[in-house]
Amino acid sequence: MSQYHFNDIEAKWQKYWAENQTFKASNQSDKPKYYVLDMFPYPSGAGLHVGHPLGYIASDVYSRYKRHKGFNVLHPMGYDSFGLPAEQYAIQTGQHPAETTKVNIEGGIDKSGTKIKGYRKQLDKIGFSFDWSREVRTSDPKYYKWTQWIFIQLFESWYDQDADKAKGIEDLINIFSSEGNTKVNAACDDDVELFSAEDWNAFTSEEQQRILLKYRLTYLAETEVNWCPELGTVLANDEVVNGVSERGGYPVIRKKMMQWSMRITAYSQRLLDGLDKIDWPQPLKDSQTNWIGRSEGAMVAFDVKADVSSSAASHRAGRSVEKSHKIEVFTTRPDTIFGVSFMTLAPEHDLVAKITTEAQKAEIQAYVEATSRRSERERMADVKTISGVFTGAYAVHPFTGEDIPIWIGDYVLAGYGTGAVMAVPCGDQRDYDFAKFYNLPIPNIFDGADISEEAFTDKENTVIANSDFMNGMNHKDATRKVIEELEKKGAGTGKINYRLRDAVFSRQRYWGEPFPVYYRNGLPQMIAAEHLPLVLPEVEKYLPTEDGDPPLGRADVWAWDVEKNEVVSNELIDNRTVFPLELNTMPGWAGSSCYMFRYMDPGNDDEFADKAALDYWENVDLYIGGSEHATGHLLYSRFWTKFMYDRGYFSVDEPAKKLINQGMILGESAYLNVLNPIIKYNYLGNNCISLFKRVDLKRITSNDLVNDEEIIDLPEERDEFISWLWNYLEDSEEIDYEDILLDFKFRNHDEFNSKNKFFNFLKDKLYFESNSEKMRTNVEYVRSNYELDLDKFENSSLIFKALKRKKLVYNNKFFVRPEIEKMSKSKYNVVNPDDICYRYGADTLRMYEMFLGPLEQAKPWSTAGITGVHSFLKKMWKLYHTGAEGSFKVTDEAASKENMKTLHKTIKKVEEDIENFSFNTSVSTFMIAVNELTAQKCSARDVLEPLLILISPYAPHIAEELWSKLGHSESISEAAFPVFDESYLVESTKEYPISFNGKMRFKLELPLDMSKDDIEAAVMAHEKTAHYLEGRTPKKVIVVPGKIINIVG
RNA sequence: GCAGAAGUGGUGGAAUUGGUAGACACGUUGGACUUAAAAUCCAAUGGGCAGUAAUGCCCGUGCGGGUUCAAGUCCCGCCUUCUGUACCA
Repeated sequence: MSQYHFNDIEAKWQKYWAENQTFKASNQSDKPKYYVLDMFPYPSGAGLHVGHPLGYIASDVYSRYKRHKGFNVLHPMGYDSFGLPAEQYAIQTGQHPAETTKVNIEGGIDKSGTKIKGYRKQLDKIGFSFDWSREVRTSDPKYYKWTQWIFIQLFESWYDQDADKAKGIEDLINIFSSEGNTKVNAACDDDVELFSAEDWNAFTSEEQQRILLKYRLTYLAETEVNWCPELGTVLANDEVVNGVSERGGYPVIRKKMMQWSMRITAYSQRLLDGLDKIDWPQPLKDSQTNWIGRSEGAMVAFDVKADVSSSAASHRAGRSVEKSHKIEVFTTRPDTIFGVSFMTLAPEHDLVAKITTEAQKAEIQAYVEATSRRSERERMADVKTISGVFTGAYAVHPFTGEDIPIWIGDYVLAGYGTGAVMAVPCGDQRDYDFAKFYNLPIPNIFDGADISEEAFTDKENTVIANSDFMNGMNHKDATRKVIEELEKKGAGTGKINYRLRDAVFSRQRYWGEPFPVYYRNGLPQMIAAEHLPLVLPEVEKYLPTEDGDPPLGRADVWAWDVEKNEVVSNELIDNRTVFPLELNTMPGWAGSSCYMFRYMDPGNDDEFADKAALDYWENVDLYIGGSEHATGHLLYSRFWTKFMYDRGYFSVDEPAKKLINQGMILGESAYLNVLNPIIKYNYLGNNCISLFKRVDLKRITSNDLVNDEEIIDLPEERDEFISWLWNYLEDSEEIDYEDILLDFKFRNHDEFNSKNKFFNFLKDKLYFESNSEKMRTNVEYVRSNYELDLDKFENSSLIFKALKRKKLVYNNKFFVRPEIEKMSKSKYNVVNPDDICYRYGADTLRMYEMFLGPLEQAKPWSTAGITGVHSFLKKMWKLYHTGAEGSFKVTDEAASKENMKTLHKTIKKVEEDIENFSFNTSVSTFMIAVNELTAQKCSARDVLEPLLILISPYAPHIAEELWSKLGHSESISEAAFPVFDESYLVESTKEYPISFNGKMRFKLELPLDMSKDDIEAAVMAHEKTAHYLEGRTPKKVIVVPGKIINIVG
């Protein structure tokens, strides 16, 4: 009797695959290539739960399918192992993050004594077809050597906007020395000044370096950053959510700091354009598009009117009062420029202090201060309150020459555009509201628009009026015309603005890539690539220094000797040959931005990857991962890939052709009712409340038994209580803290003379009142029918032990209430894949995760449902073991027509499903196939052999086992996918559904080659037709051959 | 507010081009086997009404309309939920 011993079978084949390196991909092959990638995980100590492998299983099914289809498949895995949790753990325990990381990946016992199974072992149990020979870890110096190398390439590059690509910095130096920078159209800082070739050549080397820093694709600059004091680090925009840190939820403030930045803005347009060429989910593309935030419009400069009374600031600066200021604004509606009736600056705008008149100074200052005190979060939350202050200054309208009052208001953001707007109240709702609130004029410059209630914002139906040269024009023409006029006057120009900001690249942390940078006279210098990696130094503590330097400031050996080309002790710093090294480290996304390319040649120590390997694998064909990386990893990765393409390292400019976001698997939390009974005392109509904490009455209740605010009766507890109270009163002399006790003590009732009387007296005056609260319990103590396993529950922890349970249940059974939530350790609802593998097997886990629902959809996990898939695999095992006493039996007899029909139906459906990533439906298809073949008592090799190949991507272990029982000595993984043959499905008859007025009434089997007329005749002749017509004559008979017949009448 | 996705039995979900709504599972109920339990197997299972029964009829894909011989699917207008994003000038 051969039974399905999945644990043995799975261990056997996992060992086989590892020993034979079955899934090792070669960089040379005659087969077409296919690259399937999962987003590599951060190896956390908590280990995997069943939600994590979902995407890995899907990509594994697809990889195995592609191998069967004859592709050379690259399917690697690694770890994004730099990160905050290891660092915070290091701060708490002193354990080096490298050790924590190693244990989390490879398993072991960590410093606190906790046994960690390790990511790798957990992954191996699920039977993935990863090529582990290509594993990468971002925190491995052999790997981050190349992250540092890419950083240097970015430093040594600038962006030529005319050629629309990144070029080497030496090109730029050549241009500067031969013709200056006047003709250079580069992505650079806003504050570059023009110089000629002579100027350039006359500059000192330091001055030249400072200028070049404004052009490099990664540059050092004082930037306003998101500073999180609690975490002691800056955060990228995408790491800040609603004004607090994404991780931990700590407040984030704006602060100016010297930081490395990445000039991602140079790639704004290409990052947008590239989206059209890649097959990524629309929501993800939309969020990248929004994040980049392209808007077309114009820059307009308004002169500030020189005022006689003038500003105090200018006086103090000793400048001439005539010196005029300009306010630059960005607008998407330059066509509405004649509707400008005021301007608004952000309170933080540089000009505010300079232009404010003496009279308005106090009010403006108060407002600016009030705004700066409000956190970013408050400002964002409060969008309805309108506030602002007049500066007293006026700007001059570039066309009409009219005076325009300049206000400040916090609805204008310092961080977007120029931090100033030209307010057109008739055409913008925010300007309109502001104008209404402060009684500013609202001139109407639209033909036929009603602006009595709200602004007219409809671009498409705009006809401009009261606007001089634009009168009668539509939005498009007027915009073109006004830009032309502005340019003529030198007052403005057309401009495309992006919301995307340059990405801050410095973090004040320990556990990240060190920058390959040292400082000479405060100017950053790159360490030559041949001396990389620059390895993280040892520090005593992983905290910032007392001076506020990052943790690397604690390293004693952290200086660069330019002669020896090695890291030396800080004591040797002389700023001649030994210089201080950079103290910041790189952010989390540094290591993940190009890792998909490093997999192509991960062992290469001489270059990032061999050119031939890069050319062969191109980029990822299928990338599977979570949508939470939309504006982080996936944007940065596209940026770096485009850069590497520009510089000739990569042959493609996108990291992944197709991307799928797998939906989250949600957990099913188990909630208990906890009843909190309070004993109350009713005497002479007064409710005296007494809460005796010494008597713990808290108890759990079965979910189906007690609801909120239930009043309960607990006679036994009540008696117990009275007895306790009696003893208490007897024993204690001094009772001065409980009113009710005083009441008893001094009343000296007859009832208090004996315990018996006391009992009778109190009995009907005491009652219980309760409130109930929800409490989560660990799903590990819950059976599949939602019944609580009381033994496990009570032995689990002290909190649970303290909850008494007697009498509040029927039949001593508790039921929990399930609730769907995100699966997480803190919610006690995690289900461990190891447990599932142990109980049901990896094949069951894999199939069940696919069976749960569409890959991209969020869906709840329910362990109860897994038995369906498990018994399917057992049934399949039986299908191959129909011999005597359940022995293996497959015959070489010819398969029946029925058998072949089932097989080919299954081939067709499964192939279509996999190609469409509809894995859930192919699992049902397998179930149907096995059910049918079992009913047909099929044991033909011609059917059962191809069936194994079909199912092998989903359930590879059982497939390998049965494949070897069929007599094969090679692994099933390379077996050719069965070819669908239509001829097996051709039918001669069809069971037509016969409908009357669209309602299906009965079925009729008719030959498929029957003509329409014959079909109609056959249907009309049928006895049931007459019955359903009830004597009526049909108006029309619709016959769709091969599909349906509908009789109307 | 804006953008995107989605609303189908007790539950997860099928129905890919408009053509038999509820595939495949879970759960539930009944039965077989068993000392018993587990496992396994068999049967029933959208709701309602009528009938001993075979069966028949009605209602059913968030709501209200529409197009069509035929609508879960297409069109118009709503409602709800989820996700992302937001004084973006």
